[in-house]
Amino acid sequence: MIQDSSAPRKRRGGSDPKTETSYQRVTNLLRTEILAGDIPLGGRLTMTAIADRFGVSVQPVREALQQLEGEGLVEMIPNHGARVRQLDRNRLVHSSEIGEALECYLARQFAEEASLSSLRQLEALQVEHDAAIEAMDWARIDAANRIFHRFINTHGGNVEAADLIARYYGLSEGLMNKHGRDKAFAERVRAEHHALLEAFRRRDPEAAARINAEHVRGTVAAVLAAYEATKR
Amino acid sequence: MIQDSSAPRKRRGGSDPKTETSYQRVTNLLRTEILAGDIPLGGRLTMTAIADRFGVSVQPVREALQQLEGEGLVEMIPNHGARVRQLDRNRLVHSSEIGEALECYLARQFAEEASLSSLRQLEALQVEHDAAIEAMDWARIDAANRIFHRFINTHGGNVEAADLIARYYGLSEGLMNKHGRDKAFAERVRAEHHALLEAFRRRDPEAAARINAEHVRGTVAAVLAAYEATKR
DNA sequence: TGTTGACACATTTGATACGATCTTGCATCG
DNA sequence: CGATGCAAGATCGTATCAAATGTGTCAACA
Repeated sequence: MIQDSSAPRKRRGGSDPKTETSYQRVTNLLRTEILAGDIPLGGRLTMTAIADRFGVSVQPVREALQQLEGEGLVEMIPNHGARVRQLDRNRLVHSSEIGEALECYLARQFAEEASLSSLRQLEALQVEHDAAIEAMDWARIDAANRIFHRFINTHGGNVEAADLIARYYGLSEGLMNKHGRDKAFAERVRAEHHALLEAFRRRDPEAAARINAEHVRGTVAAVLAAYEATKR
Repeated sequence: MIQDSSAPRKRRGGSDPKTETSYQRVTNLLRTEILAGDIPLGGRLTMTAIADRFGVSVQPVREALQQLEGEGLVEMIPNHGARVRQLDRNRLVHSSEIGEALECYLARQFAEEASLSSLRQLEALQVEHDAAIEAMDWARIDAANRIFHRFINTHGGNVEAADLIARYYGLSEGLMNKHGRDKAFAERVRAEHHALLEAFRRRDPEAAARINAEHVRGTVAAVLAAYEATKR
């Protein structure tokens, strides 16, 4: 079996969106719907229905579901169909552990390597977060929170790790959106963000990692409470 | 093109009640081939060739490739084809960072929570590793090394994290297998394993995490050397 | 004579339709 | 009340066609 190891020919001059293939479109649409919580956890995903809804054939839908299974978002049972992957208590804890390990590592890295201008940018992002909390606009709060953490996580250039974190938190975020949160929770998040910023200013990696760990654990505790609440 | 009718068309029915679907079989076979390094990094994966090789149609192959893309092992370019995902220098570093963050977390957890019998089991596994190094049998060494680390990683029950680590290290392992390793490397790994065991015995989470971090960094340095060697 | 451009062919991927198989829900019968 | 069989619906796999990309050849031109 001969493998083609020729040099990668110049592909795609510049940003060439051209036409998106059907399975790509279906994949992206389904992923956003799942992460937004539009489709409930454990909800069935019948191929014919999805194909009908998006106006494509069944095969692109199958390929999209396969890819999403590879990403860990859906679960496919042979000859039975696809479901949005369940988030039982164990998986929730395990996902948060993965997120904690990765985020602490990246926060430590940020504390060690971030330039002063990066720190200033992060502080600016937190200003928006504070304002959103002041207005108690949960959509704004969540968006600002995501941007804040993603800025830290992608600073070292490791987008793979940042994507992993986003993927493992995405499902539980949808769960939080369903169940309400209160002002006390928002205030605690705010305080932790400021403590994190203070650790960055002092260039204290250990403190940054510790604060981030507490931040994750507090958040997952809230998610668990929301989860238990939906159980009944 | 007429299909060969002598091929086993009907594998349904009869002897095997729990039949694996075609796309599952193709997915598993391709995954093991890629992780074993049988297909070189960046090697093209033409659907028709794979379909012909496994005696199935093109669609199951497409679904298998989609799933492997979701897992991060394969890269698909629209209208252009699928390739085994490249491991450039950046991605290698990023993968090792992910592995380091996760493994350190799990090692710390092991040091905190492992029972005495678990520690005894781990010591027994290291005896096999030592013996393999004594014999300088690289297949045995690698197998023992994998088992040793997997025992630590899965001890807390977080198989998702352990699978992530295995996935991100799998590709670079194939790279190491191609390029040779020397006895000094094996001896250093052995020493680090024993240091890790000692930290576990002392129930010292910080030391365990630190030793594991050094272990990962040393290994990735060796992989990087191998990588640079294959570049020419 | 060497380079460049365009056209046509071959190969590969993308998508659809159709048949076969499996699961499931429901009714019927023992 | 439990087991069996039938029918409806969904999934799995193949064949086939359409679209896009890469390659090779040939001719025109400096």
